[in-house]
Amino acid sequence: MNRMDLSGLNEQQRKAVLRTDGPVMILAGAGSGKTKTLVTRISYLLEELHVSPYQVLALTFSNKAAREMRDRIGSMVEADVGALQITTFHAFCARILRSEANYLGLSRNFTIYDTSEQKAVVKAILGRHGISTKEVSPFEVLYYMDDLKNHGHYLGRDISECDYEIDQGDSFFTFYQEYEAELHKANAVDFGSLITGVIQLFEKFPDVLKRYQERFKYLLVDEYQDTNRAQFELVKMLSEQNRNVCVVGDEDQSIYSWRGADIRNILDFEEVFSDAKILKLEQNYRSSKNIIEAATHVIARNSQRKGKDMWTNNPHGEDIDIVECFNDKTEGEFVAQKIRELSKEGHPFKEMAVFYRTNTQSRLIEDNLRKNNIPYRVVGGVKFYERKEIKDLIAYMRIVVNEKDSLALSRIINVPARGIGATTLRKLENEAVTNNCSLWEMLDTVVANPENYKHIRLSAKVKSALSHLVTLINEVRVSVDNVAPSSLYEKLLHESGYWDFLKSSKDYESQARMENLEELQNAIVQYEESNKSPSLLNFLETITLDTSGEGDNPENTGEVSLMTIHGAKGLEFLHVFVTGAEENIFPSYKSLENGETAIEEERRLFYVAMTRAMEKLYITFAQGRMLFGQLRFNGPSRFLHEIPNKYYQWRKPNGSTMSSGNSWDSEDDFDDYNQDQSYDEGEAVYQVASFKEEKSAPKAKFPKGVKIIHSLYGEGTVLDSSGYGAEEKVSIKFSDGARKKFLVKFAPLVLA
DNA sequence: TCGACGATCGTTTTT
DNA sequence: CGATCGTCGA
Repeated sequence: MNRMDLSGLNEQQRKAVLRTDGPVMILAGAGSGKTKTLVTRISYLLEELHVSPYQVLALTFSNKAAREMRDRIGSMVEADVGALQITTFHAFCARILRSEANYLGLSRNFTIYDTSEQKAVVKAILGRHGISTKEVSPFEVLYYMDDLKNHGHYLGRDISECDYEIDQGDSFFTFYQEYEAELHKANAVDFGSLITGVIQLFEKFPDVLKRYQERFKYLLVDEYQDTNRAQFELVKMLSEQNRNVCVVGDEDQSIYSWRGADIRNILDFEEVFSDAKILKLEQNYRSSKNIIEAATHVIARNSQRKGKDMWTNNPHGEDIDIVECFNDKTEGEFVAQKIRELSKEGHPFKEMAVFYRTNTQSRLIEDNLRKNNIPYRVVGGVKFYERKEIKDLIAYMRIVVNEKDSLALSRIINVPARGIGATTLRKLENEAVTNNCSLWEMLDTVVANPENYKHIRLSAKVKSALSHLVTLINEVRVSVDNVAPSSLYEKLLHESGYWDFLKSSKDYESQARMENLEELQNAIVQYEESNKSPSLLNFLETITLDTSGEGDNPENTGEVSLMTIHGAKGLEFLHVFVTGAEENIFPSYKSLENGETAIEEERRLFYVAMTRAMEKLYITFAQGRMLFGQLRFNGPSRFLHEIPNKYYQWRKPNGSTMSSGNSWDSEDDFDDYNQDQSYDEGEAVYQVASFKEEKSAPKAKFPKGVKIIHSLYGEGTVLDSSGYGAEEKVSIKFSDGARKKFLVKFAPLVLA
């Protein structure tokens, strides 16, 4: 038996593999071979230390990461990879909760509620309190509860135990309590409670915890910078006995703090795990020297970091292109045109990616790619499982599996329309409350003994419709263990009348819905084929916890990838376009309101974007951009100024290189920023100083009385106007009362 | 019960 | 600009 070959690793990576005992934190910079190191470490445990796969637990955040890790280990070792626990935090917790459900008074067929279902529950609770969604947004309540759970709180937990300040007199706390009661009644759990539920379980039942502590001798956590406090606590609990915990992360790539990721987990690791060893992977294997150095300069501005010195042996490479476009359309045109050029030079499309800060930005890019016949795919656009018809059918399946899931039942009780409207539903719900039973039980008994429920006064038509539905659900339910999920699905789809309902309406939308429902059928079949013991319950769990497995994106068949920067984490491309590098976009206007911490996160996001590129990085921005239906002049992103001059060329779309600096350096320059720029094309509405108009129509662009928008001062009205063309001058009164005079030629003005 | 129409309001989203 | 949502009216 030859010893494992570690010669492919650098010294730091090797240390990270060999330091198997005791707590380790590996700070792995972008492109530093993090996954390779983790994978080798696990293989080493199995092959050299003969650790049983059963004793290794690796926690990730995405199913994608888990799959990749499993596959790579599988190709390295002979041990049974199937026994390795490589899963997401949530799937891991769901598994524990199902097998230990009785401890917490759950039954193991509990449903997992996603955000939209959470919202529905909150809405109902607010309604019960007579609070309109205008007074209190359900999302506020959701956010509040999420925050509590992210910090490890569960109802009944000793508050002092919890890393959070809680005001139990707060009305939101009351909503929280009612929400939890509601979920418990529905035998349901939300994403946050999957984690806190396990914490609760471990805290209340030390022997259960002990069982898991003894089982998992080696614990690994990937993307550690994204863990929240609750997950941190879980890691602490699980590793308390063996203390063989290895976390891998990069504080510079922490971009999910808005979802509860807590950078303290990294910054305080050594305090909590006193004998922790810290290893840094600082050599980058991905990007050119130029890109790495530029990115390093940008991220160095952050204060919230441990600090790494990234370096690379890769060649210097080309300068970054910072491309100044006239407007958002021109930006799209530039990207498409450049991609064509690259393609002509022989670069495959799949080596290229376009990033943007917000999903809405993809639209224009897509338009331009389509016009140029460039194949592309949008990663993570509209979610398949969030479509109405899919949610409807999932609700059917849910009520089959978990009869207490009243939310699911109320969703489909009148879908397709059976004449059971809000009033009837209300009656049934009230009756269920007085009888202290679930909505389903109520339905079931009403249908079985209608004579006992004359007081609800249901019409014959309604009764028959209800009876039909109850029969269907019951029929499916009895066969749930003996019949393939796909057949159950088919029965529900057709006998509920859903399919015929869609079929009868001939419009385009229904057509698309039917196709989606067929796709869902395919997904179930696929699930059955790839699973040893498929069940409807397990399928439902899979799709709520793993939304990526949509089956609809066959791997890179030679398309350009389009995605948000969040979606780009962990990926790499030869050629990267970072678009919309403007103030208010990137950094987002929201982050600008939220102070330095928020800006630092945006900067990390920018850093992530830059470090995806291997060979060539284009960063584009538009002088003017349509935003919320208005043309805005945002100015280039502050992050562009944080890249030292020597790493980039500042260009215009036609390819000419501008002076190394630029005219946007300070806000004071805004009034004349486009002094020496001319554009051969562009719609009149975008023309700030229109020389064409000067020749053809010698009249004022902003005559007295018109409403305008100034990129800096906002909306205003023209009080006075003189001259035209290059000579046009205006005096403007802004909505805040301020009056200012401008030379139109130099002012960022547009008609409102 | 359902549709049509206006008011509103706009990040990011591994689970 | 556009999607989403709530309120009306038939």
